[in-house]
Amino acid sequence: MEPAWVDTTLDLNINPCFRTNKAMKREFEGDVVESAPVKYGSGVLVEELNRVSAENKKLTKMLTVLCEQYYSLQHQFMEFVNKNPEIETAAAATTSSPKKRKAECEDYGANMIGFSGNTETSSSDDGSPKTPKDCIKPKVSRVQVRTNPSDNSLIVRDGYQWRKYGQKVTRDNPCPRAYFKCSFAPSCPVKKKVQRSAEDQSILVATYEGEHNHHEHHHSPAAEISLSSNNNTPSSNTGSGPVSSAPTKASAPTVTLELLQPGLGGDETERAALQIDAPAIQQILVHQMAASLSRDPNFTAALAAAISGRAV
DNA sequence: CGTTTTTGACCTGCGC
DNA sequence: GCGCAGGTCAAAAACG
Repeated sequence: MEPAWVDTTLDLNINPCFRTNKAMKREFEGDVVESAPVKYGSGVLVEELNRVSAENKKLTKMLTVLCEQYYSLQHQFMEFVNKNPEIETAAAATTSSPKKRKAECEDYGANMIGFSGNTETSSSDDGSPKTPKDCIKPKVSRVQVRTNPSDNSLIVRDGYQWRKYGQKVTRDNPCPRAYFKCSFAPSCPVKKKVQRSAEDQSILVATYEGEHNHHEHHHSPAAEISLSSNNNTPSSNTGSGPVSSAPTKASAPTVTLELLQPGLGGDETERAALQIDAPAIQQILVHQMAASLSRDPNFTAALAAAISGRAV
């Protein structure tokens, strides 16, 4: 028995990195109606539609702010790197063992590419010790997910369907690394590598390569990645969060997110903290916003009903 | 029976 | 050129 009222409120909790949006968030939360089951009525639905539209506008604003701040930070970082070119090489040196291979080059290069707004101009144009063209690869992002230590699976729920095609034990980590391809679209070039952190085996490190050429599908119990808000969970992972000790590249900015996995545990929503490289945030935001809207069939049905009701 | 996972073999690129 | 290590393939097994 489902309530007749369609809950169209979005559980976005967006606010990981911009603290200036408290007012906006308050306004946003103020709009959330404690819904009670009521009968459908065209007026109610129209009102609901208006409310959702307003919500959508606010979300757009929030996204715009986020993007502006992202580009601002990006700009600052690039300036900083340009002024201190040694940082670039130092960062690479601190994160790679003497015999790091192409993968590390990809990671670092991709982070830089991603951080420069996905422009194909490599991080260092001239006089780079490495040949930039060798490091230009599809967009790479890294996600760290804290999981139950007793859970041995190398599964990172991110809303997409993956097919495992290989597993390998790497030299610098006793835990095996699993290789996944996107199985939703055969032509989808995205690959994912998942490996437990050598230092903290409760942390899964997922490396995504490439971008999906299709929309997120909604069949699997996708994890709902939502950006943690400042006041949502008082003891959330800020500062001394569970993954703060996770190794991150010195020059690769990371933002702590929370991964909601409603399908796990069952009793209470498990919150697995994750760190995600900044270049992936924008894409994830867009995906999650769209997914949140389209995931609920009740919402789409009610929306269609409201529109048709208005048209008639 | 179709799909997914496992796993050993093979391929490829890099450092020496 | 050789060896090593990461990445991929593909047949068999497992699973629903």
